[in-house]
Amino acid sequence: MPRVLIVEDEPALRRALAINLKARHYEVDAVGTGTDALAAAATGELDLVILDLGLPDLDGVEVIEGLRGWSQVPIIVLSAREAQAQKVRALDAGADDYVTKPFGMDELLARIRAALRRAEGTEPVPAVVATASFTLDLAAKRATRDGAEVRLTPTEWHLIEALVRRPGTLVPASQLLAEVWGPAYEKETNYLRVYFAQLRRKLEAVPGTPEHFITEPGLGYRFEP
Amino acid sequence: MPRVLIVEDEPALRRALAINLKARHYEVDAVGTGTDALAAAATGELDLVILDLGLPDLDGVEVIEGLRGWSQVPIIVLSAREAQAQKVRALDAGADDYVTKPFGMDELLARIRAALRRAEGTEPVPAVVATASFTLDLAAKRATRDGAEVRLTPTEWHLIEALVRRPGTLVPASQLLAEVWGPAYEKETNYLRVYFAQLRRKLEAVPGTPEHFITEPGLGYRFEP
DNA sequence: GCCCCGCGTCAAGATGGCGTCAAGATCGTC
DNA sequence: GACGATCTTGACGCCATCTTGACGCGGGGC
Repeated sequence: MPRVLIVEDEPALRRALAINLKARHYEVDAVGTGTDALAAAATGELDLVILDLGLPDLDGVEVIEGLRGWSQVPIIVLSAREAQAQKVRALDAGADDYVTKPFGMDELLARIRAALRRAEGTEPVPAVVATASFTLDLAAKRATRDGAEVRLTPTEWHLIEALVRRPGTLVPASQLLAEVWGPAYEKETNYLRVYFAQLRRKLEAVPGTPEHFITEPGLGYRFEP
Repeated sequence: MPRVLIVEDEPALRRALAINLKARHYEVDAVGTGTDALAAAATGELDLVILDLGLPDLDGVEVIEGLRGWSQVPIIVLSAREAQAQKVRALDAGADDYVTKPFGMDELLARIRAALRRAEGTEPVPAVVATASFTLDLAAKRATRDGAEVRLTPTEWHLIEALVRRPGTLVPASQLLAEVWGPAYEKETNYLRVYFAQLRRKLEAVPGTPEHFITEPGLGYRFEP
């Protein structure tokens, strides 16, 4: 479910927003100051920010600019002020939408859906992994070796994703098994042997001496870009 | 300069909007009915649509749905109505923003800038898709194969739109089902089997060995241009 | 030098997804 | 109210994939 950060200094409204969003199964963080908002945005993976302009510490536009310095996350601004100039400044600073208090919760939820829908199409990260002998497009599910298309099965993709997410890092066998087959399969290391053999046969230049899918005996496996 | 289509039945407001936008150096088209709006959108390359909901011929939501069937162009809705339900319907139908009359021209211009700024990154999806054996006009809902017209049912169009939006990219079966039949149908993969069989029979040169509607077993489907 | 455990390899059986077809159910139209 | 088109639902055979077991190899410990 999408993660939403609520930035609202008034406790009553903050709680009301959080409850309403949680009831729609969003994951909700809520803070009361602009400083906390920037800190929360810096640590977590956010899908949307709901930002009240009337904050005690920072001007709302500063918060927007602080976020836009490094993030494309959609921002919906709330404000009690009717001032046109305020709206224009917020929108030009990088806000996606502007809702004037008092607002209907239905409308806000609809605007949240609209903002999330727009954001979901734009995939800034192509999620492509390339090595000397093959390339992997995790998003499009395409694999090529020496320019030729290679077919991978669903389990092979799942295993590759679990491993490639941490390039150069050793991933314990139990963790791979838990992620791909489920926690109940943590001891079935023979699955890994079978599937890594298939992956090496399909992707490695010399399957006998793998250069990218490395076995660390007794520990796990490592992907070397 | 960005091309903007104004859809507004009241001549005075239509003129006022057109003059203001032209003064900001936008390229402006202006029409007074929903039918003209869809026709204008189908022919030209548009960057933004400003849509009044109170049109004489079509319901505003129908216009939004008609556009969203094949185009990702940003839509800003204007409306005199304060009704929450109206806003929610328009936004969920695919509108990007909703401005209530009376509005300040500064605010509208700021929202236009915000919508265009967002759309900047996303490349447009062509309304006409052509392959070696068939062509699809998503805007006009026309399909031809070897020059002859082919009839597609509404569900077939809906499925094609969901798939063709990401050419060459794998689209998960659950996503196609959620988009065409609704989130409750994510497990009904037999629908996809039936409808892809129909599409291949109607469009592929050799339905038995499809070249454009590719099944990735266990994952989903892929459109290959 | 021998034994044992973990890894790679292979192949056969089980499984589940896919394509196909056709019969109802439903919707829209005249 | 009847007709046609479209959508839904179920059944069936086939095949890629997954699972499972057996075997050989090699390195480390005794």
